[in-house]
Parts: sequence; C-alpha cells; structure tokens
Amino acid sequence: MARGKIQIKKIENSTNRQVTYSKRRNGLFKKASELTVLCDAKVSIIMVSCTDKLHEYISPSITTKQFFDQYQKASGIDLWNSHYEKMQEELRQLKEVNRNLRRQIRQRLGDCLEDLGFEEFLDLEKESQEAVYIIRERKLKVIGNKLETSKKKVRSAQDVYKKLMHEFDIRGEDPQYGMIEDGVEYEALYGYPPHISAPRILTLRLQPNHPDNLHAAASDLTTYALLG
Amino acid sequence: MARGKIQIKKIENSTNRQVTYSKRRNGLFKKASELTVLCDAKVSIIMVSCTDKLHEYISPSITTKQFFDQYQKASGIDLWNSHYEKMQEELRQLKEVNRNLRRQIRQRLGDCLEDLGFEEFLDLEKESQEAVYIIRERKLKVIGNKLETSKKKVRSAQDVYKKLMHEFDIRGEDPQYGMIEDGVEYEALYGYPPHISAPRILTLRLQPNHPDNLHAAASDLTTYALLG
DNA sequence: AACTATTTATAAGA
DNA sequence: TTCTTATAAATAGTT
Repeated sequence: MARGKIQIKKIENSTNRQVTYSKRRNGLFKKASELTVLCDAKVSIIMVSCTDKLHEYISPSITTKQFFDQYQKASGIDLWNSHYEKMQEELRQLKEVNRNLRRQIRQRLGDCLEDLGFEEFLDLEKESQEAVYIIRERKLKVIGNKLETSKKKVRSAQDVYKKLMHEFDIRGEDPQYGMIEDGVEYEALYGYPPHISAPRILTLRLQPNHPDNLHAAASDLTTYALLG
Repeated sequence: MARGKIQIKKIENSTNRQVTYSKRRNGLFKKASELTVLCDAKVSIIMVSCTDKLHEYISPSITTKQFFDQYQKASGIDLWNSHYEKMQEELRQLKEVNRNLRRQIRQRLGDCLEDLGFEEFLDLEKESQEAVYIIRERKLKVIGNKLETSKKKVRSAQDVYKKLMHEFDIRGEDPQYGMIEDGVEYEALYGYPPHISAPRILTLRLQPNHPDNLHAAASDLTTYALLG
C-alpha cells in the first residue's frame, strides 16, 4: 500500500512474506488496541504464522480463557463445555458407584454391618455362607486336579527311572563299564540337590510329603519322600 | 485519521462509538484476511462489543475449535486441556478400579474364581469364612438385643396387667360392681382377637412363641403364648 | 450508507 | 531487524 500497490495473494518470496507478516501483524494489533480503547470493546487476536509461530493480542482486563468462555456464551457454539460437564457427571456417578461397591465389600468382610437392615443382613449371611461353600468346593476340585497332575508326573518319572535301570542292567552285564557305586549319574539326571542322596533302591514308591498341607500341594512336584 | 486526528480514548458519544466500532471492525477483518492470504497465516479474531455483541473473523480452512487447540499447543498456555485430560485419566482409573471392585465382589460370591491364583484363592476362602463368623456373631448379638427389648416390653406389659388386676380386686370388694364373668373387658383392654380367649389365670408366665425362628424373633412383640 | 479530506499503514529500498 | 518515504488504504467527520 505504498510505493506501489500489491495483489492480495500469497507472497512467494519467503523473506518478504516474513517481513510483511511482521509489519502487518503489528498493524493489526495496533488497530485492535485502538478499537479496544475507542469503543470499549474486547478483542482477541490469535495468529499462527506459516512457520507455526504463534502471536496473540488480547484486550487488557480479560484473559484468553475468559474470552473463550464469553465467546461460547455469546455464540452458542459449544467448544467443549457440554462434553466437560458430561464428564464431570460421569465422574460423579462413577465415584458414587465406587463408594457403594467398597461398602459392599466391607460388609462382605464383616465391616459396617450396622448400615444394613436386618433382612439385608440375613441375606448377606446367607450369601456369604453360600459363597464359602462354593469356594471350598472349588478348592477341593483344584486340589484334586493338582494331585492328579502330580500323580501323572510321578508315574512318568517312574517310567524314566525304570528305563534307566534297564539300561543300567544292560551296561552292568558289560564288564567294560564296571559297577556304578553311588548313583551320581542319577543325581545329575534327576536334579537332586547334593545333600539329598539319590535313590539306591530298586523298588520305588512315591508319596507326597505333606498330603494335608495345601500350600505344599499347590506347588509343583518338587519334594517327594522316597519310601523304600 | 481523516478529517482530523482523534485521540485514542473511549468515544463518549454512544452513536459515534457504535459507528466507529463497525467501521474499524470491518477494517480489522479486512486486514486479517489480507494477512491470511499474503502470508499464508492463520488468524482468529473474536470481538465483543460494549453491548456484548460478538463478531468473529477466522481464516478459512480452520475451525475455531482447531484454532483453540493449535493455540494451546503452540502457546503452552493451558486453557482447559490438561484439566480435561486429567479428568479423562481420572475417569479411566475410576472405571478400572470399579471393574476390579466388581470382580472382587463376584469372587466373594463364588464367581470368577478361576481368575485367582491358588494363594489368593486360599486367602479368599479364609477371609470369607472369617466374614461369615463375624456376620453370624453380629447376628446373634442383634437378635440378643431384640430379645432383650422384647423381654422389657413383656415385663412392662406384666406390670400393667398386675396394676389392673389390683384395681380389679379393689373394685371386686365393692358389691356395687359385681363379678365380671368372662374377661371381656380384658380382651378389649389387651386387644386380643375375638377367637382367642383372654387369660383367666392369676399367675402369668410369658414365653416367645418360636424361639428358633429368627424372623419371628426379629419382629416386635406381637404374638406370645400365654402359659398357665 | 456515501463522500472525502486527512491520517495512518505499509511496500520497497536502504 | 529497523528506518525511510512514497504511496495506498483506512477512516473521522460530514452529508
């Protein structure tokens, strides 16, 4: 607008464009501030340059946040507020549900029972007792399964042992090998710790160490007493 | 800026102010659109007049929402987004907690037990059994309290009865009243239904009807057998 | 809303 | 970036 008219189209020369951007930006901001004062208006200008730099003008005595709020109020355009309120409501409801669930659990643990009516209380007792039955039943089933698995492992171990004994017998017939004295080879094969002597016996019966101890039964087959 | 320089201060004449606002607003928007084209920039102008009317300029190919988002990203100024994200995170966590609580309750009801490790499973059994003990203990206490209350009511009823009997005896000594033959007056006094005859006896023992029935024990004193 | 004298903004060059 | 300056554009006051 000076020293020659220009076409309103993108300035191709990058430096020129940058300079013009800077100058006109200042001009725009100046006009905005004048308008703010002259007409007692509120103005927000936000600019993002083609190099993604951001510049802002905002009338004094107002924040950008307030501006956005006012914008929404005046325009009726909902940027995020209803979504936000929906979330808050959802949050509130979830917290309420959470509180109730926690109370239920506490009651099922025998706490806060005074909150219950007598009928509810009796229902709770019934439910709890039934749950204990179900849990106990399942426990027995799980333990049964574990025992079954253990038995299979034991049988498989027995088979391996028998095969080895068989091979041992064959080698024993060959004087070239001589007799093996202390079963070291079996220890290595079966992974017995050094302080537990490997079986020397020929006939072999295996039994769980503590058939009554549930924890021991729960773990994998590891420690079984060898009974000759 | 024409036909005389003006001071940049609020225009007191309301009409003038209005006109200037309108003219300069157009000027600002025109400059903004030129800047948008010339420099390939993005501009958002939001104006609120002193009469709370809202006007907006926004570069084509962008929405105000996008602008706000970009503004926040570029400026690092937090209008609401982190708050929003915080809420979303909170929401997510609450839902997760909720899911777990529900699962816990289901497990305490004997459901979904397969999700538990064996150790957890045993703990659950122990907890559940303990809870049943606690609940049962409390039940006994509550029932005890109710019985106690009932006994007091009975005692109080006995007292009333004795007093009435005493008064009856006094009246009986006065031949003016004569003898009452079949206790109709007591039936009225105590509210016995017509088909149950009121007590004729002088010594009175009261006992709960069904000491084993919890529900009956739970209800207030209503039906007690009178044993001679 | 239109006019226009004048001020202001700014493009190009330094 | 800033300054200069010729010139385009904006606009205050008027109609």
